[in-house]
Amino acid sequence: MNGKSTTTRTKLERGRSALGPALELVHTGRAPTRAVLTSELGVTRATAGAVAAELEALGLIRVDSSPGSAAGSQGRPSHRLAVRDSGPVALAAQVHADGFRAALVGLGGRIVATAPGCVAVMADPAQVLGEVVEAGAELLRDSGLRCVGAGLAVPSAVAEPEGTALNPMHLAWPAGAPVREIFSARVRAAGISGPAFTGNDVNLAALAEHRHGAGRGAQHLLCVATGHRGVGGALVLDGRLHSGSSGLALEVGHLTVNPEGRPCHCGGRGCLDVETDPLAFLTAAHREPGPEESLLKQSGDLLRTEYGDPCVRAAAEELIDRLGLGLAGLVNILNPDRIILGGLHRDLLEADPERLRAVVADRSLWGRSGSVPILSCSLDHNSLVGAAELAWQPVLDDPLAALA
Amino acid sequence: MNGKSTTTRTKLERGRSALGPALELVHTGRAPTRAVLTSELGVTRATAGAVAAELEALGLIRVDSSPGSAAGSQGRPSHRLAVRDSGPVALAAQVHADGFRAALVGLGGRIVATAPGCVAVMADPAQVLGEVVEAGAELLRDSGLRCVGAGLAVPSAVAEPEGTALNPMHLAWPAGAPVREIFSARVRAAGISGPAFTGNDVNLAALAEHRHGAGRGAQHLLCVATGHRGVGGALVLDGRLHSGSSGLALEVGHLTVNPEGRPCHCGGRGCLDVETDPLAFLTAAHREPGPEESLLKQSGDLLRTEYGDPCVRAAAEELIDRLGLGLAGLVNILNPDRIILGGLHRDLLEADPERLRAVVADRSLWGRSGSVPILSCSLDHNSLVGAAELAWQPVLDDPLAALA
DNA sequence: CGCAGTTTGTTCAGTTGCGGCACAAAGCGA
DNA sequence: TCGCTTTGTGCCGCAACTGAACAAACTGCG
Repeated sequence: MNGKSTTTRTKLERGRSALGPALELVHTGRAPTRAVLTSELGVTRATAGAVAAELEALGLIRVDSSPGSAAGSQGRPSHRLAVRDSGPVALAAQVHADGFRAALVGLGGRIVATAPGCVAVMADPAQVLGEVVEAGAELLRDSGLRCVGAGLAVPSAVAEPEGTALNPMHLAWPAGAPVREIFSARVRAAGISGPAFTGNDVNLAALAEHRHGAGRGAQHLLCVATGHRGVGGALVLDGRLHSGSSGLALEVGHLTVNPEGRPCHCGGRGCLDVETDPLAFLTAAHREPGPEESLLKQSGDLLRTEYGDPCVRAAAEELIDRLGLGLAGLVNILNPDRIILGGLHRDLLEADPERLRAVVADRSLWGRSGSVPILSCSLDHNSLVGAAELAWQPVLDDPLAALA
Repeated sequence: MNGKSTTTRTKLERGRSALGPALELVHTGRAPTRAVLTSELGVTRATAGAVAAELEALGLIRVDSSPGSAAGSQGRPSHRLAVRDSGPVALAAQVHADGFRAALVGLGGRIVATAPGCVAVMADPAQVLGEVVEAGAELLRDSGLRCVGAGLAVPSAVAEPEGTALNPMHLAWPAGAPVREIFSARVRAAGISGPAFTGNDVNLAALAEHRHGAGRGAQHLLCVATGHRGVGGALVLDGRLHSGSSGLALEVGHLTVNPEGRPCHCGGRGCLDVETDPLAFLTAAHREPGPEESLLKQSGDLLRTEYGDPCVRAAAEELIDRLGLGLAGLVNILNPDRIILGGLHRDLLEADPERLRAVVADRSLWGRSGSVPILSCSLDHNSLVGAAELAWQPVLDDPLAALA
């Protein structure tokens, strides 16, 4: 903070400084050829060539020098760049209300293998994480691929820097469970190489969508999504996740969207959480909610198959209006250039996109900031891919150091 | 965005890459000696010495090699670093409800000279900006100092990238006035060297406080302040102003803080804007509001001198509760690690700091994020200093290129 | 007062990432 | 087949930085 600090700072790394940015460009699909890589990096062709060769030597990318592989305009065709199929992978894990999922994810967000599963006693985080890591370790053994690290997505805010799950509502976990510590320990115990990371599932979904999905190219990406219960938010600024000073940013579930609404456990009334989640929708549509772990599917199916029913339609419009109010509030604070919706919010958007956009535009303060594009999530398993992004990040930052 | 872009990107500048960071460290007071500079930059003593010598040769900083200038611990005393007294300056300008102010600001946020003034016809932005630039040009001529550029602070959201003032409420300006264009033209016409910039006053105040005031060292700094009317907000992330994708982020005036509150021109009820500004305070305290341009002073004086009056105290507590609710909402979305208040909000904080902190902590979702430190602004003329920061930024980014 | 110990500034090779240039390679159009 | 255009590659040189050795300035101790 103040005055003399003896911390030895980020020593300006020697070694190709353009290596990380180059890998990130290939990883996110923004550098399909070496020529594009040259202009995007702002270096000479000589340097870009050397960088690409080095990434290929590291086994991360593939340079396709076969002639005729690139069509197009005049001039000599550029060699194509792509992530290597049998390159290293990250171990991604996700825990949700009704089980877990493990996967191996390569560069470019490519899912190489997945393994879903359930556990008997969901109330014990150590057991759940033990099983998901074991499933992941088995995938790794079967694949024989190198592992750069592991990432875990949990449906809860994750406090920084401790890595504790503050509100694992959908899980039967105790609040404050040290998920990062448990996950790291299990990963190490399973002999999986590389560091281990943990994050909130909506945050990680936003990160994945930004790099590989509907959020590509956005500078200020806002993501809002429901699970079976409750609402989560995330913000990606200039390609990096913004999770606040202690990981609690964008906990948007308790924005007030209906001053006369139903009371919320937070002490307020009409919070986004209780006004726009699947349970709220089913209640508004006068349907009997099924078991907790199927609320999301039940709501989505209802929206898609029975939108003609006046009761369903009225419920949808009520939720769209509430959601729009919440989004408008966020737009006035964050001024994003793109919004991505997931879960039931995605279904609501697709049921009546014009209505939602109109509400947001109407309640935003100044025209253009309210006409921000609102899109649906576009990736399968985006939280899982996002968890893998966490593990890939050190490699993207400095491939040489991370793979040494 | 997608695919091949022909834009020639940020060419990795040659020339000492550590020059900019080093200047920024001296500028923000984080490198009082060459030894600290060495560790903060993470370079060898040889490099730090060369960098400091080059900055001195550019006339930006002063290296005090006189013996005995540094007390302290063991070993050879380090040479002290300081910004040069008669170095270049930035021209800073501010327009507010009752006039304008021009100043010359050196590195380190040091105000070298100021000139306040008024204009007859405030309704014409071209005339106001013409006069403020003329006042600044006169200061420059009198000083004989080199000018690196000019910055302007206006009490309105400034849309990016056009640079138009969207809601100059306190001024009699037309909404959408092209302030950046006008200011740039006037600066060029006056023969003032360097680029010209324009920004919102609260944003610029936050930037100044982050670099030279109560916000030093904060990673996620939230700033909220009132002028005579209305409320503004700003966010500084990792040392850079976050103003959203079109400059409209943190327009927090229309957060709902009182569902049963008075109607607001935005269409809602009980907005922060109409519930916590000086006019709201005077009304709540049953005092006759004076002329528009003295509302802030009138409110502050009332708070400081008559806090014993039950009527004043009740009004203050009501506003503190409303402000706390608004801040808690922002804390839940942004999770800052420090909050700075200006204008009447600062006076409210100082009247009863415990009450405000308690409200924020109570309405924040998870303990620690709500116990964020809340401080008063600590700089005089922080918007003015912030405007100068805009003009200094190119020099801080690349001193050699900017001063060439 | 002198000497060890500590921290800082300076000088001088040596390394290296990268720009700049020239040339070769690979496609298109006439 | 001959330009024309665009891309890949080898070579040279610059300059920023590291590392190490040495000099300088101060404290503390005997």
